[in-house]
Amino acid sequence: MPKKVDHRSRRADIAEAVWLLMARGGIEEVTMRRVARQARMSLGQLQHYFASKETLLDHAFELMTERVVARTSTREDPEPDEYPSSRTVVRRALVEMLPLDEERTIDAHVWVAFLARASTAPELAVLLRKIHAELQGFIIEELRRGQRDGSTPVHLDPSREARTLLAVLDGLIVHALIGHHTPAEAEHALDNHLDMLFSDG
Amino acid sequence: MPKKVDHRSRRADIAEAVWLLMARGGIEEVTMRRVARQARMSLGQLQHYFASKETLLDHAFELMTERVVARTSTREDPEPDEYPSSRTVVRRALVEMLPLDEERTIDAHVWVAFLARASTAPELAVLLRKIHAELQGFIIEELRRGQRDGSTPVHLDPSREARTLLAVLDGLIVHALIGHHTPAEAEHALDNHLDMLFSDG
Amino acid sequence: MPKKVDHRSRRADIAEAVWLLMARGGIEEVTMRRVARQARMSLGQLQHYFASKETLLDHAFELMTERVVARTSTREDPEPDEYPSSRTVVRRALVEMLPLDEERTIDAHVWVAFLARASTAPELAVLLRKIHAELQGFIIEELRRGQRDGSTPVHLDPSREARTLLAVLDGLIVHALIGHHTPAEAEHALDNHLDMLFSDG
Amino acid sequence: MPKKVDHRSRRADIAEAVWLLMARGGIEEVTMRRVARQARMSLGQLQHYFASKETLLDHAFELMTERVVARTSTREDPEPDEYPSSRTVVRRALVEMLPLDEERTIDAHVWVAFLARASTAPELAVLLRKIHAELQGFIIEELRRGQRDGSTPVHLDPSREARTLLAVLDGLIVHALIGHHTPAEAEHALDNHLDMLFSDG
DNA sequence: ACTCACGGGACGCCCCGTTAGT
DNA sequence: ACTAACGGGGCGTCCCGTGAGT
Repeated sequence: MPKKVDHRSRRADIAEAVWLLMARGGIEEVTMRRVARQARMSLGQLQHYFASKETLLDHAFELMTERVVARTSTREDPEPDEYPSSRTVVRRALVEMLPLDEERTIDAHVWVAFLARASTAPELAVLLRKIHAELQGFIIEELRRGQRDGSTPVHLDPSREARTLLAVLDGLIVHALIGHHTPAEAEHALDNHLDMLFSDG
Repeated sequence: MPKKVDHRSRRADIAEAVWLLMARGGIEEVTMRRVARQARMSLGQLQHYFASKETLLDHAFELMTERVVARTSTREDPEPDEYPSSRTVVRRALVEMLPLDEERTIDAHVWVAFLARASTAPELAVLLRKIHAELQGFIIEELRRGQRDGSTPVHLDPSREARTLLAVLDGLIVHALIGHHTPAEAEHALDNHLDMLFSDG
Repeated sequence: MPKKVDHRSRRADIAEAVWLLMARGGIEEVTMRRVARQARMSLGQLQHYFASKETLLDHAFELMTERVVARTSTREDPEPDEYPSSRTVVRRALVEMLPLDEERTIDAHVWVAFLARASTAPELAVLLRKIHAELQGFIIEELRRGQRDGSTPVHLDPSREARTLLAVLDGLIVHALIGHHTPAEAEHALDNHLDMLFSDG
Repeated sequence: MPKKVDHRSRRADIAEAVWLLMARGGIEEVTMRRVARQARMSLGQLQHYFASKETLLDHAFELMTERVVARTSTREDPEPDEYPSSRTVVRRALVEMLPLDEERTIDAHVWVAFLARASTAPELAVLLRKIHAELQGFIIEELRRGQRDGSTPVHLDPSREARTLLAVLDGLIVHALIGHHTPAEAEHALDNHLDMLFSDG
């Protein structure tokens, strides 16, 4: 009779250990042994849950994105409109990726590490493109809604603007982590850019 | 004096080998042995020129930035105005960082690798901040010139816009490498964004 | 639990391999790879038992001293008195360090290697001082006993004589290994010196 | 026309650099590059004077022994008798090997390093045996003189006593370096031992 | 479900000695 | 007399993944 363990939560613990290591020193600091130590388990145990480093990293990334999405809907909103504007909806999603607090800083580090990795790892690039496509689709939708209700200038091309917006976002994330500006400044810059896309606020 | 060797050009060759490896598989694929093999020399010889991996990477990065800058001034301009507009000057510099051809693609890979690394390596972050500050200063200057000659809206804050512009640039670079869009689309997005900063073009 | 392996005996085997190498060529001939080969195991396996060369050397030294001590009590005595004289007790201990047979020659080599190393390695010196203090204490005790029962001249200072005796011992060991005299001559010289400390014998 | 350099003094400088390194970290810290740096010359220059590490070490050792001998005759004597006693003569020679000041401490380190090395290096052992034989011969001579003039007990075997005396000396040197006793205590122990060999003082 | 034992490969660094060249 | 360039080997360390075993 096997010991009763919650497989899922165990794997989540491990993912968290990976995040911390990545935030501290990037992907290259992530080794099976270090993850095991960080998660306070034996190497053997870790390998029971993740047969290879690859699957481990994949899972860590997946859980991180889920965590970001979860935050988008759970964070309490200062102005919880019943029918939030396009801008509000978009903003609410994007700020969850800026390193505005400890948790989000960790996520940002993980995100950046994977972005960089994807730039030379085709399989990972595929995954990221899927995520990107979803995000872009969501933004396009909102821009269209904005154009319909008059808050977004009609001469803008929703598709292109969505693309640029996401570029701004990722740029701001990296620059914040490097220290080119503070997270708060990144947030202001994002708002400033949103001003160009949505006239109301 | 012993065998005549051009130290500088040798180190440049090595740096190029590093670039190729980084473009192929990111920083983690860069090992002393691989660099030596790529540069067709012995490990001992490589270490004669670079005592440590750290100095090797530093040099590779430094030379890459120099190469980008050099391109900015040497690439023939389709419309070689004697007095190029602010927008032209800014654009000329920024497009040299987009992966629009093979050489620039390699540089972009190197750039992204170092960006990611800097997000967890404070010493490198310091260096990147310096570069960022210079670039930002240059853009601010041009925006001010644009405001003076009327091509740039006066209500824009040059400093903030410069910051955002650089974020857009880095975002576009990464996204192009990952394949979220083609380099050409990145270029269009950049032009599109420049449209907001300079009315002429 | 996994494959059943006697960790202790494994480590002892490894220590023995270290001894042999040290006897053959001193500490500088001891490398992880050579130890592994000598002990007929892979480098990986060796490092499973000793994570670093430092801990390996420490263990090899520790086991050697234990082995010397063990011999002191187990070697059969030609005249197994029920109440051995002070001289007998002291002699019995010290001759175990002279290179009088193959096993003791190996130990002597290990001992000398560590002595030399300790002369420039403070941490090791600390350890050796502890061992030295114990040995010296033991000899002082026996000299006092000798003085009580009349076999040791009362005008001698036990502490000082113990110190000198240990110096003689180490000197004889090194000189025997170098070949300044034979091990047998070293033994005679030791006896000769003991004559000055104990009148019976 | 070659630059005028004093070959001998150059080599002496190099030997001194070797001594310092050996005193700091034993033989294993001595590498061609480190010696070159310590002697403030290029590796190539060093190799011009000593083609191999082996010859370098040999020379360093040789010069060290010469230096010890030189000190024996040059150090001013508190009681410069015209006809010094045997004991005085012997003592004068031996104390030059004890680490009683900075210079002698360095020599002692070098000496101990070579002793240990000789215990596993036959060629070096040959050299040390020669030195040992000379020293022993000198002491035997003085012991015989002592016996003739009545200061040394006639029942002593000069040869054996000389051997033991040198063992005491080397033992005291090593123990002093390790810190089992202070150099001063080593000196006292030596005097104490000389008391047994020479009745006057 | 979990562990230890183990192999094998790589990595960054260091070092020594030779040689071509001034 | 002196130097830079270079080859090649070795070192200690680390790491990943497999599999026998409980």
